[in-house]
Formats: sequence, C-alpha cells, structure tokens
Amino acid sequence: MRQPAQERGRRRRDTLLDAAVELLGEGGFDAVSHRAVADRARLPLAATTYYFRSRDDLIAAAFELMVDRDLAVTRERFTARIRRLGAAAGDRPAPAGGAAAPRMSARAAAEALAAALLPRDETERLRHLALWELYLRAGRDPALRPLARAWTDRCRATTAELLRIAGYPAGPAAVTLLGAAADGLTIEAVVEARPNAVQSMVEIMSHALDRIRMTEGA
Amino acid sequence: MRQPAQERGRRRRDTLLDAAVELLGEGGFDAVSHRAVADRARLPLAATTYYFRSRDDLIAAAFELMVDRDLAVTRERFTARIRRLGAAAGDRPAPAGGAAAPRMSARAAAEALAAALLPRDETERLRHLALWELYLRAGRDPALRPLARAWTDRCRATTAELLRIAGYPAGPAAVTLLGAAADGLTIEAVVEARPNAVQSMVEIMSHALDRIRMTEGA
DNA sequence: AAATAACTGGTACTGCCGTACCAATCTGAG
DNA sequence: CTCAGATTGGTACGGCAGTACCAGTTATTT
Repeated sequence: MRQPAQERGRRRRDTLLDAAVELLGEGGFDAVSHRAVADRARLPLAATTYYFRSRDDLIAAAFELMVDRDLAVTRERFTARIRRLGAAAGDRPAPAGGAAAPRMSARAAAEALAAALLPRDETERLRHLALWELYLRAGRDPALRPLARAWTDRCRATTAELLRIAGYPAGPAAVTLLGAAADGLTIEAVVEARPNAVQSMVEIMSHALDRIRMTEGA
Repeated sequence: MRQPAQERGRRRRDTLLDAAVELLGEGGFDAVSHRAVADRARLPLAATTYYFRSRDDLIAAAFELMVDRDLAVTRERFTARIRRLGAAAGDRPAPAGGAAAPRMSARAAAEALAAALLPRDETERLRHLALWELYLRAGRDPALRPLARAWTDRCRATTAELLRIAGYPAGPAAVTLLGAAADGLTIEAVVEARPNAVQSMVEIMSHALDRIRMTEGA
C-alpha cells in the first residue's frame, strides 16, 4: 500500500501525511493517533489503516517527509541570505570541489548559518522538536534507524556545502565538528527556548570559524 | 508528598523511583505507567499515586535522579582514567582557576572524554537515550524546563572542569563549542549505534583540541 | 492509652487506543 | 459495458492507561 494506484488515493494519502506532520509538531507522537490524524484530514478513521500498514508506518513516512522539508528549508534560507548579501556574484556551487575564497566574514557566515538552522517562531520550534523526537525514537526502533542515519548524513553533506558556499571549505573532521556542534546548539535552542539562542550560536560558530584550521581533516 | 515523613515511606519512594529509572531506560516513557512501576517495585498500584502527585511528577523526579547519576559517572570515569594515566601526580583540581599545563596529548584527552561520555554497553546506551528523551520532552512540558536547563548548565560546567583537568583550559565560547559538539556526537552514537562511535569522537575531539585556540572566549 | 496522621492495598471508573472487519461504492482496464 | 480490484466509511473488540476512592492498618504524637 506504499503507493495507491489511483490518483484520488494518492491525494488522500498525502492529506493524511500532512495531518500527521501537523499533529507531530503540535503534540509529539502521542498526538498522532489514527483517530486524530483522520479527524484532522477530514477522512474516516479507516483511511489511516488503509493507506498505512500501521501507526508506526505512518509515523515513519511522516518522518521522511519532515526531513526532506527541513533540509530544503535550511538550504534555501542559507543561500537566500548569501545571495542577498551579494557576496559572490558568479560563484556556482559546483558539488565537486570548487572552493570559494573566504569572501565572507566569519560573523556573517555564522549569522547565515544560525538563521538557516534555528526556528523562527513557536510553530517552527515545535516542528524542529518533533524532528528530534522522531530521531531519538530511532534509538529504540530499528525500523527508523536507516532514516535517522540518512538524516545525519544529509545534514553533514549540507553543512559541508553551506560552508563551502560561504567560503569556508572544511575537511571531514571539521565538518563533523561544526555539524555536531550546530546540532547540539540547535537542540538546546529548541528545547530550552532561551531567548538569546541565535546570538549564542552566532558567537560560538563565528568563534569556531575564526580560529579553527578547517582543512586537512582526518 | 515530596518527602515522606516516615523512614519506610522514604525507602518505598526510592524503590519506586529506581523502578521508574529502570523502565525509562528499557522502554522510554511509554513504559513508565503506574502499573509497570508498581509491579517492578513489587508494590501495590496505589503506592505510585500516593508518593507522586501524578505520572508526570514521577517522571520528573526520575529525570532529576538520572541526571545526577549520569554526571557523577561521567566525572568519575574521566578522573579515574586521568589518574590511571598518572599524568599529574600532585595536581589538585582546584575549582577556581589553577590551570594545569597541557601535559596530556590531545589524543589522550579526547580518549578520556569519549570514554567518559559514551555508553559502554546496550544498557547504558538505552539509559542515555532515556535521558535525551526526557530532555526533549522539556521542549513541550514547561514543568521540565528548569531541569533541562540545569542539566545543560551542569554539563557545560563539567566539560570545562574536565578540560582544565586534562590541561586544556578553555574560555566560555570554546567550552560551549566543544560541549555542544560532544552532545551532538553523543546523541548520534546513542541513537544510531554506529560501530565506530568512540573512534569517531576521539578523532573529532582531538582534532578540535589540537587546532583550536582555546582561550580568549567571548 | 488515646488520638491523629501516615500509609497500605484492593478495586473500580472512564476514556482513548490500535486494529480488525465488512458491506457498500467507486474506478479503470478489457 | 462489465467486472475485478481499489477504496470507502461505519462499527466493534479487547486492552491498557491515569487516577479516584476507601476501608483497613501502622506509626507518631500528645
């Protein structure tokens, strides 16, 4: 039942998935019951079991969707910010190895990173939180583990790419260090909702970008 | 009902708390029901509602206990390892500012850190996971937030102290950077259970300790 | 010893959950 | 047009949850 045969079915499945993502953000996975999802999607209860083998299956699919959306948003916000700064006019982000010279200040790069990674309002904060809840769940549910690994791998790749775009190309070790630190700071911001989260991340990351020797990773 | 008046009551409360911590590790908080806790503690069901206002209250208390234990274990493992290395014979870890000279190699310090932070077996992995689950829950439950903040604050303080002991005294920004990175890497290890987690953390942290200029934080 | 408070343990209430089931309806391929 | 397969929606079942309740017992205070 992974892909419904009929067009209407596919749309219904997507509707359910959207509802699940919403609920996941609003209340964590306790809020994602068949009944709640069906109500939110304005579909009958049985639709949820028809399009998804089980609740776990539905949640896994929602996780996948949220990861896709999250990465897309991060990348888009970062590049939009860079573009707005007019830093590199004709610099193409070729995936291979064309390293952009460090045209940006460490502070500007850190600000772009923080703006791209941190949630902007309460809704986004809760969505982020849900993503991490899902990620942690993979620690107990082997079925979710591949998705979790894919998320971190894609996050690292994105981090590497963003750093390169900003003119701070980094080796694997430095990417992991900065990525893990960004993760840690993001979780902290998302969970504790301290008021100065953005400023804090900017400070830490610009500190790191300033002082660390990035290349020659392990 | 925070502190039972009678001795037996206090013991019973502790028994319940221990049971809750065990269950939390084994199955996350879905596994922590009044009934499960009471069964595990070999106490009648009503004992749980007698000693704790509610399930949330019980879980919060268990969180507090787990944090205490976790920090104690981390610190103890780290110092034990340092002591075993016989690095500094008469070096007292005075809490003020007595900076130990970098006697250890970055690699040795990173190894001690990884050994202190990362879980050693599956049981510990699950306990760690539970701790993070609890932490994340604070993102939705304001009652848990002070505990969450206390945990990160104490973690940072411990990180700073361990670094100083190892001969790598660091300013606030560097401590936050390294602490957040350690958090990120720990979560990754705990959730994804990749085989090379220890080696990976050692590499990243020693890379960081080697290359970053630690002092002069924000 | 008497009175008051702490504690015990058994039971019951109410509610939501995941999932199964199935008759009715719709849709697209032949 | 026909019909098999896809889809729909309503309902039901069995289970476990949190918490309330209360008669009985034990400890502490006066």
